[in-house]
Amino acid sequence: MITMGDVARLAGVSKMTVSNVVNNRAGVSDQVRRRVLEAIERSGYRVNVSARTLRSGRTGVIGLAVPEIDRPYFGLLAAHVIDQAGRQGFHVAIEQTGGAADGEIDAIAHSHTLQFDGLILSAVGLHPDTRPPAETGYPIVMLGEQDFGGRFDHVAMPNEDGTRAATAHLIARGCRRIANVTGRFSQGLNVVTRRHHGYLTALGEHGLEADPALLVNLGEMTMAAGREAAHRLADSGRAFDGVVAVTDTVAQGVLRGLADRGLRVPDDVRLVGFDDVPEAEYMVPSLSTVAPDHAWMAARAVELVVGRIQAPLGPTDQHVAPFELVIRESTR
Amino acid sequence: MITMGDVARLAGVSKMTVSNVVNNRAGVSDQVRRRVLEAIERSGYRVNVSARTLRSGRTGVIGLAVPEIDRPYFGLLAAHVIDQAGRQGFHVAIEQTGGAADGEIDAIAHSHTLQFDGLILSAVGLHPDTRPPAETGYPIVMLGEQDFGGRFDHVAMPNEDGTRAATAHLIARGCRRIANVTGRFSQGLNVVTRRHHGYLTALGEHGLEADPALLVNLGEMTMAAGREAAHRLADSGRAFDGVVAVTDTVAQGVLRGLADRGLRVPDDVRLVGFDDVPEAEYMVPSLSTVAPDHAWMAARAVELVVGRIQAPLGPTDQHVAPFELVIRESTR
DNA sequence: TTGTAAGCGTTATCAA
DNA sequence: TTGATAACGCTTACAA
Repeated sequence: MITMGDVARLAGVSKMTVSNVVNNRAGVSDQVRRRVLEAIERSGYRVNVSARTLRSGRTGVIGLAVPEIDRPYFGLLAAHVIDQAGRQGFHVAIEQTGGAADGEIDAIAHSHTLQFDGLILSAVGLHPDTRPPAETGYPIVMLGEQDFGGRFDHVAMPNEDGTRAATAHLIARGCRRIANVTGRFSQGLNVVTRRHHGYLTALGEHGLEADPALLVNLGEMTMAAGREAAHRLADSGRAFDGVVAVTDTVAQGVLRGLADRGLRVPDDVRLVGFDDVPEAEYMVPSLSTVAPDHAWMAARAVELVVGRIQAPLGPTDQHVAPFELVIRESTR
Repeated sequence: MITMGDVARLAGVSKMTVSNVVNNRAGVSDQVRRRVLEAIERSGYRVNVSARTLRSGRTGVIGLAVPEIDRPYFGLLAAHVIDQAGRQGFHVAIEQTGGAADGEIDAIAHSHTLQFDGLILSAVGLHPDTRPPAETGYPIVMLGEQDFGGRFDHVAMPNEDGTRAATAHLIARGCRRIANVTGRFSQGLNVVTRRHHGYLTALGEHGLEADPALLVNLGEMTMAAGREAAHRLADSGRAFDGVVAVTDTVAQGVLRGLADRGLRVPDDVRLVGFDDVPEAEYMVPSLSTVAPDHAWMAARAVELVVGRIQAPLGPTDQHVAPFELVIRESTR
């Protein structure tokens, strides 16, 4: 392994000068800088990140904890976060939490071990009252879903407004018996309750009553669960002409489940999702959905962690992503 | 920050004994071990990975370089790799290469900086003649696609056999004019040429001729490109009753493109993909596809890197993943 | 503008 | 079975 000492000897300077060149610090004459750069080139030297980290206390790595990286939405998110972090000179290590509170707490504890400089946590299972482990020593930014009442920096989804707009759109299209396929209600405000609330608000604003028979609470927010929800709705005998799904992934399952029962979208039932995953545009029929600005969210989250890494203190920041309602075939 | 020294003082032993306990090394009396563990618990001590790495030369991190983490197939792959690596006590850092040779070479060079213990590279753009940078100093395992003629450890897809089976299945279903929607042919053996070859082999084995008008070479293997391919086929006026798509992602685009032109699957055209991404089962109609054993591949790849990390030398290993042909609605 | 010295937290080595 | 000592490669603080 080639060290700074080797380069220093080769260039005929001290280790410190090499360090200054490597880190682009001022106060090195052009001539010496050139000589050092040449020695680096010639020797194929690369800094030893561990040594730098040990000494400086910074790793240059941001952790990103997501439930499962193979769900389209989190893949999308990760891609954006990796891009944005790269722009700021950080690398990203991904943790899979499994969406359980356990895994998410592990991620917080683990990042300690891994010595991230900061953690972006896309929490879904964590209880809203959770407090950050007192001595984490690095900033945590919450991304997307769960709301922790201002105790963390937070980049939130437009959960309520988005679902409200989606529901209002179904109503404008003539739907009157609109189902809501969503997750399990747990205490506190979270993605599920907020989106459900947006649905209720829209119904209320248009003088419609929510029929409890048209509410499906899923244990998991997966395609498989969405499919079953559609089966349950179709088999219940209750009339329905619209479905508001809590996520695009669930919506894809619903779409499939409706097809299983011979219900046509949008002729018999109109369907709207949430997230605008890349697949939405390619489903048959293509899926209308709430499209939060994912790049914006990732940029904001990275900006927040990086900001905190540089200046840890100060009041927490709360952002809500802008969104657009994308209208496709499923609500034509 | 709490260090080993702190724990040592707390437990009334030396740093070295703490180190031995932390690393589960033999030769520590039960009594002392218990005392140290308790001190660790009480103080909330966590090892400093940078210091350990600096001293031991190992980072405990495996790099995974994929084109884009938001494509379903790579998300699936990453999830498996993260799982498997975790089982062996490694963490995974994901690099996005963008599928360009540049990015892939960057990933190799970068992992140097990042000090991975090893790299799993899912290369698609890299030229088959590429040699590993001579002084990488850590093992590289190729996963999935490109073939490098035995110069790297390699876990390959059943590209040729899988596509051959898929094509034979279409023929058995009565298809006679089968299109192949695939990527751009570049020199050497790669995922595209191998899969195309499997298609040709199956046609030949059943006495069918390949019609060049039914071959579509896509610049990108995306949903958007698949959709356009379907448009081109439908608009060409050439009859076709089956499509072999190079990946499920492309197949999803084809499915969408056929729907755009009012062609029904499987009634007018039968369609088969490759990969068995989670979405395949939920498409409308659900997609028949070649299902390589992804968990097996990830396990093998991790096993290979970890093996090389422990014993760097010896002849390279070549594996081909087992597969299954999953028959769904798109070829009923 | 450049160099020297010390030490970050861990583990390998060897001695007790 | 346990402990003292010396690195690992780098950067902070300060001296020249």
